[in-house]
Amino acid sequence: MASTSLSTRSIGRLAALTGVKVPTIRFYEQIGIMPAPERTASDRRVYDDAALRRLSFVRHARDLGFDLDSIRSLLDLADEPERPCGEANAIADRHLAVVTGKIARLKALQAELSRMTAECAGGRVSACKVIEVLHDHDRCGADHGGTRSDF
Amino acid sequence: MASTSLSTRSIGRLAALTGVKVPTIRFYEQIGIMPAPERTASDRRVYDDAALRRLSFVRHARDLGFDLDSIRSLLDLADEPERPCGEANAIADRHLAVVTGKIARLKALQAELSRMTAECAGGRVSACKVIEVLHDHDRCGADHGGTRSDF
DNA sequence: CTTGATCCTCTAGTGGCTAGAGGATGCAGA
DNA sequence: TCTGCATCCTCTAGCCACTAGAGGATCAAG
Repeated sequence: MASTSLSTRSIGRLAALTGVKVPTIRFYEQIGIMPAPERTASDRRVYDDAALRRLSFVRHARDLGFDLDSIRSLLDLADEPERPCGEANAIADRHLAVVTGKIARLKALQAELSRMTAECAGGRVSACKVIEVLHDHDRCGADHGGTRSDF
Repeated sequence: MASTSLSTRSIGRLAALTGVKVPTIRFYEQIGIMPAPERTASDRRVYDDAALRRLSFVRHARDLGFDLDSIRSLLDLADEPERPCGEANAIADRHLAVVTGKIARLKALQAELSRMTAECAGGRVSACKVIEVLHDHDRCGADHGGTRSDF
C-alpha cells in the first residue's frame, strides 16, 4: 500500500486538483454525495485526502456518464471491499447498455441529418429539403417512432 | 396544392394524432412554440389543421434532437417560403456536428465501460476492475479531460 | 492598508418536460 | 335521469445535474 499523506486543502484547491467546480462540490455536499467536511474557525471548508479520493472517484464516474444515483451505489460498494462486486458490474453493464442504445439512436439521427443537408440545393425555403423532411416525416428514412427520451 | 381539409379536434385528439402528450402541448403553448388556439364555450382548446401541421413539424424536429430554440427558428423559416434556406441548412449542419461529436464521445465511453466490465473477474469489491478504474483514472484508456457536458 | 482573490450562504434559473391537486365538463350506458 | 368515468381546465411543484448571481466575510500579497 502507498503511504497515506495527511495533507488538507481548501475547496478551491480541491476543485483545481479534481477538475470539479467549486459550486459543484458544495452541491455534492448538499445532496449527500460528499460528506460535510471540517471547517476552519472562519467557517471555511477543509478537505482531507479521503475527500480528495472520493471526489476523484465521483468525477471519473461522472466522466463515464454514470448518474449520481449510480455513483451513490458505487461509492457504497467502494467503501466495503469485502462485498462481492457483482453489483458494481451490474451497474456498469446497465450503463453500458444505455450508452450503446444512445449510440445507435444518434447514428440514425446522424444519417438522417446528413441526408437532409446533403440534398438541400440551397435555394428558397419552399424547396428546402431540411424543412420538407421536417414537415413530412414520410420522406424521412428511419422511423423514430416512440421514444425521444434523451440525447 | 393539395386540398386543405377544414376539420378541428380536441387537445387529446391532437395528442393522439401527433404522438405529443397533452401536457406537452399545453407547455408548448405556454412557451410560444404553439399559438394559443380557439376555445369552445366551455373553455376547451380547439385545434385546426394548421396547428396539426405545426405540431407535427415540432415533433419530427424534436425526434431529430433539435432543441426548442432551433425549432423556433426553423418554424419561422418554414412560415416564409420565399426566404433563402441557407439558415435552415446552417441549423441542421450545426446540429449534425453536435450529434457527430456526441457519437464520438459515447463510443469512447462504450469502449472504456466494456473494458471495465470485461476485465472484472467477479470476485470481491477489493479486486473489482470497475471500482479500480473509477478510483484510479490512470488505469483508464481514454482521456476524458475537460468537458462532461451532456450525454 | 489596500486590493483582489477566495470563501460563505442563499435563492433562482437552465431544458424539456412530467406529476399531481382540485375542480369542471362531456358522453355513454342503465 | 342518474351514474360514473374520461377528458378537460388551471396552477404549482418536481425532475437532473448543475450554473449564475446577490450580498457579504475573510485571506494573502504588495
